[in-house]
Amino acid sequence: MNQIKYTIFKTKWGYFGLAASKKGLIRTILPLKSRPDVQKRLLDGLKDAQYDPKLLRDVQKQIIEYFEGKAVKFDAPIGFDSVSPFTHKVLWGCAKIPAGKTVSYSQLANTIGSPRAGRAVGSALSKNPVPLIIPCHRVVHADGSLGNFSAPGGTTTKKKLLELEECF
DNA sequence: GTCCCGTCCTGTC
DNA sequence: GACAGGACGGGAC
Repeated sequence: MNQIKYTIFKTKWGYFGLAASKKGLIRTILPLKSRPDVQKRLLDGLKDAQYDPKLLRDVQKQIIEYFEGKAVKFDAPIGFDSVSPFTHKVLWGCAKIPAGKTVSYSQLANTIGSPRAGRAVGSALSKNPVPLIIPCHRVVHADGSLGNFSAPGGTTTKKKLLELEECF
Protein backbone atom coordinates (compact mmCIF):
# COMPACT_ATOMS: atom_id res chain seq x y z
CA MET A 1 0.00 0.00 0.00
CA ASN A 2 0.91 3.58 -0.46
CA GLN A 3 1.28 4.83 3.08
CA ILE A 4 0.31 8.46 3.60
CA LYS A 5 2.18 10.47 6.19
CA TYR A 6 1.51 13.96 7.39
CA THR A 7 2.97 16.61 9.58
CA ILE A 8 1.94 19.96 10.97
CA PHE A 9 4.51 22.54 11.96
CA LYS A 10 4.63 26.15 12.98
CA THR A 11 5.68 28.97 10.69
CA LYS A 12 5.67 32.71 11.20
CA TRP A 13 2.18 32.83 9.68
CA GLY A 14 0.69 29.96 11.65
CA TYR A 15 0.45 26.19 11.47
CA PHE A 16 1.29 24.69 8.10
CA GLY A 17 0.20 21.20 7.05
CA LEU A 18 1.97 18.75 4.74
CA ALA A 19 0.82 15.33 3.58
CA ALA A 20 2.88 13.00 1.42
CA SER A 21 2.81 9.52 -0.03
CA LYS A 22 5.89 7.51 -0.90
CA LYS A 23 5.99 9.31 -4.23
CA GLY A 24 6.01 12.78 -2.73
CA LEU A 25 3.78 15.62 -1.60
CA ILE A 26 0.10 15.12 -2.14
CA ARG A 27 -1.36 18.00 -0.17
CA THR A 28 -0.38 21.19 1.57
CA ILE A 29 -2.44 23.46 3.81
CA LEU A 30 -1.49 27.13 3.95
CA PRO A 31 -0.89 28.58 7.41
CA LEU A 32 -3.82 28.79 9.81
CA LYS A 33 -3.85 29.96 13.40
CA SER A 34 -5.55 26.87 14.70
CA ARG A 35 -3.64 23.60 14.55
CA PRO A 36 -6.76 21.37 14.72
CA ASP A 37 -8.17 23.33 11.82
CA VAL A 38 -5.08 22.57 9.74
CA GLN A 39 -5.27 18.92 10.73
CA LYS A 40 -8.92 18.72 9.78
CA ARG A 41 -8.33 20.19 6.32
CA LEU A 42 -5.19 18.17 5.78
CA LEU A 43 -6.71 14.82 6.66
CA ASP A 44 -10.03 15.40 4.94
CA GLY A 45 -10.43 12.44 2.61
CA LEU A 46 -7.08 10.90 3.53
CA LYS A 47 -7.41 7.47 5.04
CA ASP A 48 -4.98 6.07 7.59
CA ALA A 49 -2.58 8.96 7.40
CA GLN A 50 0.17 8.61 9.93
CA TYR A 51 1.63 11.53 11.84
CA ASP A 52 5.35 11.88 11.22
CA PRO A 53 7.02 15.05 12.49
CA LYS A 54 10.16 14.23 10.53
CA LEU A 55 8.30 14.04 7.21
CA LEU A 56 10.16 15.93 4.44
CA ARG A 57 12.25 17.81 6.96
CA ASP A 58 14.09 19.82 4.34
CA VAL A 59 10.83 20.98 2.86
CA GLN A 60 9.56 22.00 6.30
CA LYS A 61 12.69 24.05 6.75
CA GLN A 62 12.27 25.69 3.35
CA ILE A 63 8.67 26.59 4.11
CA ILE A 64 9.54 28.08 7.50
CA GLU A 65 12.28 30.17 5.89
CA TYR A 66 9.90 31.21 3.13
CA PHE A 67 7.46 32.69 5.63
CA GLU A 68 10.35 34.50 7.30
CA GLY A 69 10.80 36.31 4.01
CA LYS A 70 13.75 34.38 2.67
CA ALA A 71 13.97 33.50 -1.01
CA VAL A 72 13.79 29.73 -1.03
CA LYS A 73 13.39 27.31 -3.86
CA PHE A 74 11.14 24.37 -3.03
CA ASP A 75 12.61 21.10 -4.17
CA ALA A 76 9.82 18.96 -2.82
CA PRO A 77 8.90 15.82 -4.73
CA ILE A 78 5.32 15.98 -6.00
CA GLY A 79 3.30 12.82 -5.55
CA PHE A 80 -0.32 13.61 -6.35
CA ASP A 81 -1.77 11.58 -9.19
CA SER A 82 -5.50 12.15 -8.98
CA VAL A 83 -5.58 15.02 -11.45
CA SER A 84 -6.33 15.05 -15.17
CA PRO A 85 -3.48 15.38 -17.69
CA PHE A 86 -4.49 18.94 -18.46
CA THR A 87 -4.49 19.94 -14.80
CA HIS A 88 -1.14 18.25 -14.46
CA LYS A 89 0.29 20.35 -17.30
CA VAL A 90 -1.14 23.52 -15.80
CA LEU A 91 0.32 22.77 -12.38
CA TRP A 92 3.77 21.98 -13.75
CA GLY A 93 3.69 25.11 -15.87
CA CYS A 94 2.80 27.02 -12.75
CA ALA A 95 5.62 25.41 -10.77
CA LYS A 96 8.10 26.99 -13.17
CA ILE A 97 7.11 30.56 -12.35
CA PRO A 98 10.00 32.13 -10.44
CA ALA A 99 9.38 33.71 -7.02
CA GLY A 100 8.38 37.35 -7.07
CA LYS A 101 7.08 37.09 -10.63
CA THR A 102 3.49 36.81 -11.76
CA VAL A 103 1.95 35.59 -15.01
CA SER A 104 -1.61 35.87 -16.25
CA TYR A 105 -3.95 32.93 -16.69
CA SER A 106 -3.71 33.29 -20.45
CA GLN A 107 0.11 33.45 -20.39
CA LEU A 108 0.13 30.22 -18.46
CA ALA A 109 -2.38 28.75 -20.93
CA ASN A 110 -0.01 29.81 -23.68
CA THR A 111 3.00 28.07 -22.14
CA ILE A 112 1.15 24.78 -21.98
CA GLY A 113 0.09 25.08 -25.59
CA SER A 114 -3.58 26.11 -25.21
CA PRO A 115 -3.53 29.90 -25.60
CA ARG A 116 -7.30 30.27 -25.43
CA ALA A 117 -7.80 28.06 -22.40
CA GLY A 118 -7.42 30.76 -19.77
CA ARG A 119 -10.61 29.83 -18.10
CA ALA A 120 -9.73 26.16 -18.06
CA VAL A 121 -6.40 27.07 -16.50
CA GLY A 122 -8.28 28.81 -13.73
CA SER A 123 -10.39 25.81 -12.98
CA ALA A 124 -7.31 23.57 -13.06
CA LEU A 125 -5.50 25.81 -10.60
CA SER A 126 -8.48 25.77 -8.28
CA LYS A 127 -7.82 22.07 -7.91
CA ASN A 128 -4.19 22.58 -6.98
CA PRO A 129 -3.66 20.21 -4.02
CA VAL A 130 -0.32 21.74 -3.06
CA PRO A 131 -0.56 25.53 -2.92
CA LEU A 132 2.76 27.28 -2.25
CA ILE A 133 4.80 24.35 -3.60
CA ILE A 134 2.91 24.86 -6.86
CA PRO A 135 2.79 28.67 -6.64
CA CYS A 136 -0.70 29.18 -7.97
CA HIS A 137 -0.82 32.55 -6.19
CA ARG A 138 1.58 33.85 -8.86
CA VAL A 139 -1.14 33.54 -11.50
CA VAL A 140 -3.26 36.68 -11.83
CA HIS A 141 -5.74 38.27 -14.23
CA ALA A 142 -4.45 39.71 -17.50
CA ASP A 143 -5.35 43.23 -16.30
CA GLY A 144 -3.20 42.89 -13.19
CA SER A 145 -5.97 42.22 -10.68
CA LEU A 146 -5.56 39.23 -8.42
CA GLY A 147 -8.31 36.92 -9.56
CA ASN A 148 -9.41 34.23 -7.16
CA PHE A 149 -7.73 31.90 -4.73
CA SER A 150 -9.22 28.75 -3.28
CA ALA A 151 -6.88 28.16 -0.35
CA PRO A 152 -7.82 29.34 3.16
CA GLY A 153 -7.89 33.11 3.31
CA GLY A 154 -8.75 33.46 -0.35
CA THR A 155 -7.47 36.51 -2.18
CA THR A 156 -6.20 38.01 1.07
CA THR A 157 -3.76 35.14 1.41
CA LYS A 158 -2.86 35.43 -2.27
CA LYS A 159 -2.08 39.12 -1.83
CA LYS A 160 -0.03 38.52 1.31
CA LEU A 161 2.02 35.83 -0.41
CA LEU A 162 2.75 38.09 -3.36
CA GLU A 163 3.73 40.94 -1.04
CA LEU A 164 6.05 38.60 0.82
CA GLU A 165 7.71 37.56 -2.41
CA GLU A 166 8.18 41.13 -3.55
CA CYS A 167 10.73 41.49 -0.77
CA PHE A 168 12.79 38.56 -2.00
C1' DG B 1 -16.58 50.43 -15.73
C1' DT B 2 -19.85 46.83 -16.87
C1' DC B 3 -21.89 43.41 -19.80
C1' DC B 4 -21.71 39.68 -22.79
C1' DC B 5 -20.07 36.03 -25.34
C1' DG B 6 -16.30 32.86 -26.89
C1' DT B 7 -13.38 29.52 -25.08
C1' DC B 8 -11.95 24.88 -23.01
C1' DC B 9 -11.85 21.71 -19.27
C1' DT B 10 -14.12 19.25 -15.32
C1' DG B 11 -17.66 17.12 -12.61
C1' DT B 12 -22.23 15.35 -12.31
C1' DC B 13 -26.08 13.05 -13.98
C1' DG C 1 -22.99 11.54 -23.97
C1' DA C 2 -25.07 16.08 -22.50
C1' DC C 3 -24.95 19.88 -19.73
C1' DA C 4 -23.81 23.32 -16.39
C1' DG C 5 -20.41 25.93 -14.39
C1' DG C 6 -15.71 27.88 -13.44
C1' DA C 7 -9.65 31.19 -9.86
C1' DC C 8 -10.61 33.96 -17.71
C1' DG C 9 -10.17 37.24 -21.68
C1' DG C 10 -11.37 40.61 -24.79
C1' DG C 11 -14.47 43.40 -27.35
C1' DA C 12 -18.53 46.46 -27.40
C1' DC C 13 -21.04 49.90 -25.32
